[in-house]
Amino acid sequence: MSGKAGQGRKFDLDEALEAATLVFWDHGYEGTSLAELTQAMGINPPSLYKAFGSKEELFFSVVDHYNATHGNFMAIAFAEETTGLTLMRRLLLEAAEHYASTTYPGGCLVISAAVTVTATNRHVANRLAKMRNDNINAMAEALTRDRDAGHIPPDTDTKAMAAFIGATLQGMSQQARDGATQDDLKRIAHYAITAIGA
Amino acid sequence: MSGKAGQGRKFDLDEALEAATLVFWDHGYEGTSLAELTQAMGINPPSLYKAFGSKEELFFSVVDHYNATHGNFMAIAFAEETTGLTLMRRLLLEAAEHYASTTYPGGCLVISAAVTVTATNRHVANRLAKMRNDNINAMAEALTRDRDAGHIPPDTDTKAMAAFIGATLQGMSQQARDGATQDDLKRIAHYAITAIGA
DNA sequence: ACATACGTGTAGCGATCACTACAAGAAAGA
DNA sequence: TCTTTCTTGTAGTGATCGCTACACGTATGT
Repeated sequence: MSGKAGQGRKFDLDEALEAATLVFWDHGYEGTSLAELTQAMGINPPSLYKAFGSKEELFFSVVDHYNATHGNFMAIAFAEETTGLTLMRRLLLEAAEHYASTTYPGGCLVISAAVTVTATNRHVANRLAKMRNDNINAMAEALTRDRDAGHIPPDTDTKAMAAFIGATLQGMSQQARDGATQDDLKRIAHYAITAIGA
Repeated sequence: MSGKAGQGRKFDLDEALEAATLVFWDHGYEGTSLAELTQAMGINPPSLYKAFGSKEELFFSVVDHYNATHGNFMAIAFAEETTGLTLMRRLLLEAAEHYASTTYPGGCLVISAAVTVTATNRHVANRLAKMRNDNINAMAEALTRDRDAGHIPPDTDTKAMAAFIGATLQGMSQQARDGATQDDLKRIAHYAITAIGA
């Protein structure tokens, strides 16, 4: 009663997920067709649907995969940095390297993959927007802990400061897609770092 | 030999262009279908193609219309402000008002309408990217004039400063689409203003 | 060896995409 | 009035969209 009968999957789930990630990262959610996905993943539509459910479910599996791999520098920084200011500094500088990497699509998948969408797919864009806002809120909380600990002035608007850093990161992502180099982004990052005294 | 025979156009070009602008602004280039456009414009496909050529040509007519109307606060600020720093300050504060206006779609059409696109429409995204980069270069030139006039330190990296303001504006545009209010954006703007000493 | 269970490839589903052929209708010139 | 010239609405074009029915093949369990 332990094992299951049947043919068993013929392709590697993680490899297929990574291939789909690169396509979605480059062309966005609606800009990527199933034909493109199946070709990049090396499988046919029925295999894709069997393994991932639908284009939308595959996309959010891709988002999870992205957050756990290419985008995990964010979560690692959140876990390792002990103060809000050093966290902001590290996020900005590491984003500059990742967003303008020459071996992967430019920018951040969560920031760019579903900015404008068809009316029927608005909920997909909304879900990514919530992830962006959640990230800003997490930055604000880290800065609030700094404030409570006396590391930054007690009248600091930590929500506004986090939104400012978030805006800078989002702008860096777009400029990476627009052709900016890692050096270009680092110079932007340093302006933001100086602005908040980090 | 002066006048021309024929029926003459039955709809107003500018009204149709404005209606198309609101749809493209909201859903982006590829997220907007011809059915949506014709319904919003109150005309049928043949009239649209007769007047504007194609979906792509209509879109760039819309971009021109946008720059001449909703987005003209940028060109006006460029023309009226006498120093680079006051120009940056004005762009940031006015963008905060425009991007989070409650009577129009959020953000800036040039920034958000074609971030990720199908492979066949990459040239559309590239054209908007060039407009964004041209805008940053124009900001850099204004700041370089400031530097040459001695208003800002002689070792100022004006290109980097302009890229930083451009990134802030682009981030503000996305956060407006993500639900930020005019107040939220103004607080972001003030961080950037303080950062460059404007 | 046999039966069972699963994934896979082929081939095509209805819906929607951007776009257009065509004829009817309406205004201007003679 | 009659002809010319232009725009308009109807109705569709081929192509592509996301998705799936179904038979085949291949593996496992007994």
